Amino acid sequence: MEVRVRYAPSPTGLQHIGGVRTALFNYFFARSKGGKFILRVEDTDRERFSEESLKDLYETLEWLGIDWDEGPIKGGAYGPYVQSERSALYREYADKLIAAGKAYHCFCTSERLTELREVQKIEKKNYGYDRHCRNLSTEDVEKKKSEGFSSVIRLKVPLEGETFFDDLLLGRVTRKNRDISPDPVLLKSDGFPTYHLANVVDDHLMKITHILRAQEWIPSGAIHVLLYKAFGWEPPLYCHLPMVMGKDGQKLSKRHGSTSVIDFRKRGYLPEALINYVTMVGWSYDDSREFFTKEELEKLFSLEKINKAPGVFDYKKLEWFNGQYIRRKSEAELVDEVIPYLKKDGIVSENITEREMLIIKNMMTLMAERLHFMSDISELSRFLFHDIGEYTLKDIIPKKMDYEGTIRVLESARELVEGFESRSDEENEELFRKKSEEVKVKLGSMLMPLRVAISGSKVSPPIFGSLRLLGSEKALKRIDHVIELLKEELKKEEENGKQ
RNA sequence: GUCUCCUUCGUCUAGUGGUUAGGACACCGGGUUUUCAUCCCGGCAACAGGGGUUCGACUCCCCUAGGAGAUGCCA
Repeated sequence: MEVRVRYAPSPTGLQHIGGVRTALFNYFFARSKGGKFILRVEDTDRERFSEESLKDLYETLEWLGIDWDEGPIKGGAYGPYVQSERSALYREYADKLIAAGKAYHCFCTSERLTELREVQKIEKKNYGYDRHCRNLSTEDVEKKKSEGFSSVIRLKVPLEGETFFDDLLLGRVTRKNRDISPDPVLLKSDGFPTYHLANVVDDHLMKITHILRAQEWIPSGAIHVLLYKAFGWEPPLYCHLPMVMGKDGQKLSKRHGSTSVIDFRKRGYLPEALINYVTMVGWSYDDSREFFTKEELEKLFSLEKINKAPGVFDYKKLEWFNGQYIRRKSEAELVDEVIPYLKKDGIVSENITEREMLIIKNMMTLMAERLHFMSDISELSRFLFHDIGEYTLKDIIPKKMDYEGTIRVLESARELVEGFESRSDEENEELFRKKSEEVKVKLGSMLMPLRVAISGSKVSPPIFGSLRLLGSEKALKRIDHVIELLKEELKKEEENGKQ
């Protein structure tokens, strides 16, 4: 039998790490089995639905390169794949349940329900609906309806017995029926179905064979099995995935840091790094291998290697993965990646000039190993494109040196910056070494003031490469400017000394 | 409160009765080096606790503890 799985997000917020992890597992499972991956939009919560979330869903999946075989936009034999377009269907199936005595109308107001819950909480009694309307007669229902009271449809959960499902990962999960949420709502008063009804009806109609979803759904599993039984259908196979947690062990959420994929994207994470890392929380291949391309995972993924225990999302490790993937890219690829960030941060012009392009192309070899995120590029390369705003004089002066010494060192270095480009890096290094010996300072003590003068910072890409990219003409101007500043400072100091 | 699930280094994990319990990130040291970074080498560090079963338990069973999730006209 062909494997058919689905990712069924609800467009009520931005796609987050947890959701994407579920999508990935489903996608990889389908691909590894030569089956179908279906996307279904569960937009039955009209209050929280947002167009932006829906857009984000599509963009995120596209960015990650997860394409669905059936689903919205694309279509398929079991559509529509957007639940709000299937409303009539759910009503029809809910009515069937009522006719069969497996569900009932409930007229309780949300005020009553809220009050009920509060009382239960205070009395520390078992929470849940008190089945107030469970035994309303047909006449009662008709009367209420004719009086204009709105109703919901609830599932009649059996009072006795137990319900179980055999989870592919967890084994048999059994619940006594009396422990199941008492009579969950299937059809809301606005006519839209709840998740329970919609997912069961759709999964059955769409011939879904396996349900891979997060473990937070385990408690609902029994409800769903009860629904399948009520309809006389065979439930699909379940596999409840371990949850993704924050550092404190709680369900990953915004307070742990960025959780929406779009945030990672903006920050300059590469999709391949995110895919690789996210898949590794909860799944492993063997005792050593941890780098996988999407294509490899499409072949290698297997349910057997999924871990049962929840996993903590480690931002540090993702960062490391990202650096690794950045360094695996070719210079040409990096150039393409980096340009949007440079434009966005105003480092280069919107219509990149020839000169800018030349620098970008030549700088990547210096930049690549210094990037953890693509967005790091702007701060790192700013000095190549723009003048330096302010110098921190303190940074220019090496340890154990004063203004005079630094000026002397810079003036010596300046001599070598002239004609710098016509010599090789090796030649230049040799010259700088000799020169520093002459001036009787360590090479580092000569290069640091030069570095600050040229880049404006104590931290920069290698100085020779930077000089070459910047051009000696500009470099000389910056050096002269710094020497000037130092001289002014020296003068002030002398005047203060005289007083 | 009740129910369900989970439990190997700080974190992600390998391990399926006999291993010096392996790897990766992080961290700490060292090396390369013109800063930073990269890279290389080394180190620290774990089977939650208690009972069984067994010649032998990280591995199987039970209990306890801890953690998490659910308990919505949200998914």
